[in-house]
Amino acid sequence: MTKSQLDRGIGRPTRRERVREATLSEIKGIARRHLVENGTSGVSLRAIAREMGMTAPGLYRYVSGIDSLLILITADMFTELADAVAEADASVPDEETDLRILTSLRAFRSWAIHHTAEFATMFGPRARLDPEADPAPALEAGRRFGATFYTLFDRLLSEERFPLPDGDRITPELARELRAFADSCGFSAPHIPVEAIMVLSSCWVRLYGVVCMEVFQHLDFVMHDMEPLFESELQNLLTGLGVRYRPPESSTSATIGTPS
Amino acid sequence: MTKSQLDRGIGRPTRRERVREATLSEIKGIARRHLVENGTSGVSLRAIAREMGMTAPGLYRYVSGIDSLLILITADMFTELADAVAEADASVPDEETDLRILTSLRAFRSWAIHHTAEFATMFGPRARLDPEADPAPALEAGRRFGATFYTLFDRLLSEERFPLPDGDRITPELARELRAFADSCGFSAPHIPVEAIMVLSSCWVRLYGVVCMEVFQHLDFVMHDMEPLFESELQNLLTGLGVRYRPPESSTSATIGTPS
DNA sequence: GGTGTTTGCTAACGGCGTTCACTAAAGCGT
DNA sequence: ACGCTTTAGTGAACGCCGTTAGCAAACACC
Repeated sequence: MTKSQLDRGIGRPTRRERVREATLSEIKGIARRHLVENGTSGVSLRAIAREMGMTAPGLYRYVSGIDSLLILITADMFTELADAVAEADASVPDEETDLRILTSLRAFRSWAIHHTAEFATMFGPRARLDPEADPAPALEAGRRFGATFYTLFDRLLSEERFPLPDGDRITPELARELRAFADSCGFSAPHIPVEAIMVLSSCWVRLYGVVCMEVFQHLDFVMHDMEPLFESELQNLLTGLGVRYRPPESSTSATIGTPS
Repeated sequence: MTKSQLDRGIGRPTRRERVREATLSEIKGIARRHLVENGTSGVSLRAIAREMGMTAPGLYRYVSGIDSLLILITADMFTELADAVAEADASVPDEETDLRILTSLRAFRSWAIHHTAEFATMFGPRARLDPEADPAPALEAGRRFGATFYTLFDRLLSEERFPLPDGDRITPELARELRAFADSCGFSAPHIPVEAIMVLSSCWVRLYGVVCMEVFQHLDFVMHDMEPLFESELQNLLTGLGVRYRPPESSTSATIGTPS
């Protein structure tokens, strides 16, 4: 029996696969650091190779180009964000749905403002991607991230917290698309009306908007601390969903000595 | 009397200044086209120079580098967007405030989805800008763009269409920032309470969010036609402001033959 | 016509992604 | 232990990029 057969029998990756995997994650790690330090355009194969003590063409054994590398680390970042949100969610007792949602949404913002470079490549404009490069990995990871919120919303829905709007503006075609999306989330989708998915989308859009605005710093000339605006949006949003809002325990913008 | 003195006396720019201005706008025009066709990273001084029949270093007589060129065309795009919105606004009778607002916001979305590359550089993440480059021109143009909506909101406010929220979450520091912003808009700011600016910011964030989501195509796997979601957001948003919503006259997503 | 300014060029440096031909090593079967 | 195959990595090269420095022609002005 050969060694590779032996390894495969146990299901353990061969030595070759292990060291290869290690090199790949070293590449991704350095790329990630360069992304954080210098932005998307600061990620270059040559610089990564230089730092690893190799030459740029060698990296093509691991990555099919700079674009696919960016897609790879984008996928990693999505799962990382999903983990961060899931962890925050798990820190709250299971039955406290309202607080779980509140905590999860705040965790999303917190991760975003502490990882602005990552957030920008994940949720910013889809630029610098050849139509050649296949964004499938990032899309898949993004879908799993979306599922995080989807689960919470699903519970909210089953508890009938809020009235569903009438789907006047939902055309048959749109309804079909919404259905397809719900199915792709891998849930027991049939019981979910399309109007609910519309509501979920609307909420997601609002959360996305306020966080993007903060991360991309497009309201800097109006306000520097965006937390009040975020909390205000959160309050409106959750109230519309029938979720009880509670102000954050300790806010950085809390002013000591001026109790209102 | 010299020629330049003669020209300056009339207030007309000298020939030199004219041809220089023409060259600069040719540069910006080609850069703009490359931006639309290939995205931000597709704008290069060398390519522009090649197309103009010059060499790249020659462009440095007109532009201090690629970053400042991008800032210049960003400023142009902001004024262009502001003009588009203002034009739509002007197409509605002056006294019909509600319809003017509705039309202006729809014009904003329309411009965005028809100029996705421009929108991405204007409202996307602030990347690819050295701390060296001075973004003042773009910021100034952006401010003038913001003033467009600010005027409409100002009228809405003076008509007392909606109740102001209580500013529990507005810290003194934030209030000062909001004041500074209102002043910078060049309006008769003193009569505007900070709570109102908070409301305006919230509305802007929601509009920004839904349009960004559409332009950046981050909901593509959920729905392809975002107009229903946009209109739904618009309806919620305007209702909260006490503005009467009216569905668009002819929607691309309108389904003929299935009247509801 | 002489003078200073403006304009654009060439040459050059360093950095980038990517391809290709090639070597050295590691793994594998016998 | 020995060939054979697969893999990892190198060096050279091509063409792109931004940017700087030095230089020559065109121009405006007196």
